[in-house]
Amino acid sequence: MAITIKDIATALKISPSTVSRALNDHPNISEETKKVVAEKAKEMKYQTNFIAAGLRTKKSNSIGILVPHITSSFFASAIDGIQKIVTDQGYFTIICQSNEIYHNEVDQIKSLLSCKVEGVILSISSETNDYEHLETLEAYDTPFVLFDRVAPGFDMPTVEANDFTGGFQAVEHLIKRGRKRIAHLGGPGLLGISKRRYEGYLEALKTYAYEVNEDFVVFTNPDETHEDIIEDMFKDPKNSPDALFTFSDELAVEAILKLKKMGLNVPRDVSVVGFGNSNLCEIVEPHLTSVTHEPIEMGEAAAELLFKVIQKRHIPPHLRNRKFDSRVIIRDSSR
Amino acid sequence: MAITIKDIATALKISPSTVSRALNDHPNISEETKKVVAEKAKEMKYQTNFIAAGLRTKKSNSIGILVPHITSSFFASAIDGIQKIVTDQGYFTIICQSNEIYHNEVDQIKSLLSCKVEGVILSISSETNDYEHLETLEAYDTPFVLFDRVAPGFDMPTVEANDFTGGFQAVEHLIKRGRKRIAHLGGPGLLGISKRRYEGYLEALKTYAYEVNEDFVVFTNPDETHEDIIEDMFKDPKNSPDALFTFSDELAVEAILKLKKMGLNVPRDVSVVGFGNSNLCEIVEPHLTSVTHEPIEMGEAAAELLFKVIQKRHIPPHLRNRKFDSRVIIRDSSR
DNA sequence: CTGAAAGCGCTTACAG
DNA sequence: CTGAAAGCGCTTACAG
Repeated sequence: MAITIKDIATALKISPSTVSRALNDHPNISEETKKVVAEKAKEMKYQTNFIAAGLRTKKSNSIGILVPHITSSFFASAIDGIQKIVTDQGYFTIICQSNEIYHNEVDQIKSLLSCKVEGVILSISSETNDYEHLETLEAYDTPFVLFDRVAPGFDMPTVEANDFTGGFQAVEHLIKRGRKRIAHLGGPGLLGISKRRYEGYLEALKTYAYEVNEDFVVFTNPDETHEDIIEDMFKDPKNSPDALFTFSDELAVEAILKLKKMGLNVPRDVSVVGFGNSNLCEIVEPHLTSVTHEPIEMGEAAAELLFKVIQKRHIPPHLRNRKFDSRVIIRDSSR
Repeated sequence: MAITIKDIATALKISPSTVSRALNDHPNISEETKKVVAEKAKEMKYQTNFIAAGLRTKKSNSIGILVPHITSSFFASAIDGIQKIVTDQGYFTIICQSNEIYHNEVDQIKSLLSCKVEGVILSISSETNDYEHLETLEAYDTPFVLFDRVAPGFDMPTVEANDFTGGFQAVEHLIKRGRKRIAHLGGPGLLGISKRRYEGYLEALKTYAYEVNEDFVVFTNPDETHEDIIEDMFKDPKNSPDALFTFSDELAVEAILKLKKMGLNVPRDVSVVGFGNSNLCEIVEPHLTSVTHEPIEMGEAAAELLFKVIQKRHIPPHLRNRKFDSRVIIRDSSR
């Protein structure tokens, strides 16, 4: 059996209350008692039972993280950033994945609620189109922050990238390099981030008075390969694009590999710009130009924001909905 | 305030005991009562408080995972595999990272213990050389499974790769391709997996009566770049290796990029074989030959094994220390 | 089939 | 400065 406060109390012939207070460094306890208790606790290898303490104080010291998948390098790094802040605050994290499936997302929110987490950082799945689980969180007074993939049209704390300007900058870069026929391989159509990156693309074309060619835009689904789409888009040498802006680095890499297989030269025939500036950029050849997307900083910001909400601190409006600006990191794929 | 069993009880004018039993589908409760309670619970949006239930039943329904870092693709996928099994069992996971730092590892074990997890899946850091934290786990009767990076010389449940044969096969493959001067870029020297992959390398050389050249073996540290080491190893065209077996795909990719920068052709001048068979293999060019290392299957196996230990089921010896065999996936980097 | 009571391991208002 | 008592939200042996 594990050692409890009561065991220490009997061993020391004092009351459990005193042991508890001594362990928690309560001001009313004599230094002498604190010392004795601390020593005995160490000797008996006492470990606080957080579960019991949490039940009593109604503070679980835990926060939940719900992401589409932990294996994505963006989310893995984001979790890293979140954990840095959370651990500093003496909290621990319960990490769940939706695997891009809406009903998993709903279920996981329920179990996080049952675990009585004090807050949740949530990135919605690419299937999510209904947001009543967010209302459930609100109904249970559980603070949460939407992360990267936010829900549209709700007034909730958010941390996201400035996807619109990211898309704009990517395409502007291609335009300035003299590209004329710029295509876009988009993300899952339901996701706001896909829409905004696409809108950035459109806005750049508009700004530079480029024509929009509908055949040059395709939205994709996660967990699929897209060889056919790319083949289709580039099969006709006369009318095919001379540049491609993709929703993610993963898509850009797929595109580069496929284009090379088709005998096209990147960047001579086709310039490619990805999104994420992940470790893949310097592995694929040519090295991939990409829009920055800072997972660690964004994760830290989300955790900091969440703690502010939990502690009911005042949050100035510009910190309640944070947007991280991007820039284009130019590499060989668009030189 | 959250709804409790007591709230349902008063609303229904029955006792909390009955509500609890009805919710848990206790055999002694009438179907009628169960139905009424279930409806009321739903109507009131009742969510079981796992914390309280766990305190009472001494079952937290949680297991801890402690890995060096979640951002490594191997560990991220392993966690994916673990979670699949754990979620099926109605458990949740608390995931911690040591960041390859020993004292973090010790601290995290302590907080997992304080969270009263029912078991732990642990992969030790590359600094870990002292195993008393494992004895702490044992002292607290907390079952655990060592995963991939196991502690040497302890009789504990483990799930690991057959690193020795993996190293052997990689080098045998290079020998059979006619390579004569095979180098090894090893992992962190303290890790058993580094040693065993190296021993597999040595054994293959021995089996084929190759001479061992000490200059051709270097052990590396994580979180560093290794350009200098590679430069050093390959700077002298006459005496440098014509093949390289690396501890990981990440190292292999670094090596390939550096070798190309040095004007060497892979695989003509130098064949390269990695370890991990990760997604990088088909991104780098030439595509990387690599030894398989199945994170998802290994993660699932570790979780299944852990539950057997938790449930005190009989575990046949061959399942208590599982080794996953590897094979070499041949790609262009060694053709 | 249902209820009253005890208790999981803590914390804390109250009393001294 | 310390202790006895109550209670967080559950579950379950005991009684009926």
